[in-house]
Amino acid sequence: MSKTPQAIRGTQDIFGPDAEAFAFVVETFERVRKLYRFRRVEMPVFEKTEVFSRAIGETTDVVSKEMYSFEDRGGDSLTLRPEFTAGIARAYLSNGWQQHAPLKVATHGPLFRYERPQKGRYRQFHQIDAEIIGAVEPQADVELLAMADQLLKELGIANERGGVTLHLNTLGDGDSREAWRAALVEHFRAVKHELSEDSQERLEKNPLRILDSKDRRDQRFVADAPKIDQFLSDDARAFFDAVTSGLDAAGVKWTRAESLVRGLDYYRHTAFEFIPDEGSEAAGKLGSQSTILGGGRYDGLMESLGGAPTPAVGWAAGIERLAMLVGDRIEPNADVIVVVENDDLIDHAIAAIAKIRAGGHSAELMATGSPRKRFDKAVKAGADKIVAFDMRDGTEHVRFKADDKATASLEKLLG
RNA sequence: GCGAUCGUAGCUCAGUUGGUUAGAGCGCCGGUUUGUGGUACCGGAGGUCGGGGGUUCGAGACCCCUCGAUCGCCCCA
Repeated sequence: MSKTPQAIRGTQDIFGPDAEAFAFVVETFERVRKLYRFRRVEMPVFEKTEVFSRAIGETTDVVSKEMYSFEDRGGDSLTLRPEFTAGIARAYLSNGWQQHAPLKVATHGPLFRYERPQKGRYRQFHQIDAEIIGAVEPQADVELLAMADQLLKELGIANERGGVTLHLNTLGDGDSREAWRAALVEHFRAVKHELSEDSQERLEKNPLRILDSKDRRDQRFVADAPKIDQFLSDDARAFFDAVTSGLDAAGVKWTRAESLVRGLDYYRHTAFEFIPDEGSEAAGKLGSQSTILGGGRYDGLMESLGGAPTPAVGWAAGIERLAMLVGDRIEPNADVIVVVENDDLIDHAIAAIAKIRAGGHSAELMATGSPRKRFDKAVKAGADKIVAFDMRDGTEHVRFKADDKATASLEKLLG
């Protein structure tokens, strides 16, 4: 044990039904993203550290204590991407993708965050991601959310009766958000010493987060805390109303979550999370990592990277979490298994399986172990069709286990 | 980063208050049986009991450290 290397903490080797579930999530995402005409993009896995620190915010937990940062041989500080949005924004600016605005893009791949591993939480994890860049209209938010909603339905995680619900909030525009934030600080500062230790710290760094604290001591003061609605400008309110009426028109069910905030600094206006319903099977499977898809509008992000003000909205979802919810997917059986019951006929079998595969059928060769047990192994493996090569009375004997029609077509294929 | 539980063959687990050569089922390999079939029986390989140190005449069982997993907190997807 001490001699063989172990996998890095928080990384995983995915195999079998888990790998099938993972692939199912990605394939479904690819299909749905095309339905909504999102274009595929690929991003580097690492960027200059400043891409993330400037975009996400120095004080956020992600930047301040969860990034895999290192100096390369040229002395530059680089970071393994902890999320997609910052890198996509950087690509948008450095490649002049403004010419394609409004631009709908989608991607998926590994992300890295130095966190304590837990169920549904890994140090290398994978997300699917969708963004609409350069669209000020609330219709962009609606389209993006409609895609998320359809994806979850096609994965079988959500259905018409529920299972997963869209929790929706608005953080208002920059000014609304700042005014709300100031009011919250004032509200909570008055009772600072009655708050949890965590929240006393959050008061200075990230007061919005106090709102979704799970600590009872905090929740007493959350109920009568100032609401964002009191600080919303007319424009911000009109924007949110347009989003909600658009969602209703699109048939996307949602619920208002006044205390939903997001952890990253760049969010404005729409913020949302898809969360399994309380007590549902999905909620049980996920444990405390309950958000399966989250995102929002980030109209301020491009400026933080030195670009022109550019409205944008996007979401990401954890593939591992989605895979847990779709359940084990069985690996498909081979269409045909070719059994070699006499080793003298191995080349005949190889010739046959080559023809079968060239004909577009998946096929497995069963030619190891005790010859007498190979047929049983093929039956056990669960193939629809079996072709067995054996010697009978000194001559080659080919047997088919399949219905008449399949046998006929196999015989034709093998000539 | 904090707290709790756990870690025995490829997999699922058993191993009594610490006491002789560490077990079972499944899987794998081989043999016999059956012979249009997922049968039955027999045999075999495979473990320095996550790793390191300690207590003891003696440790898989107790103590310490370490690594990892799981469950909360935190954070987030």
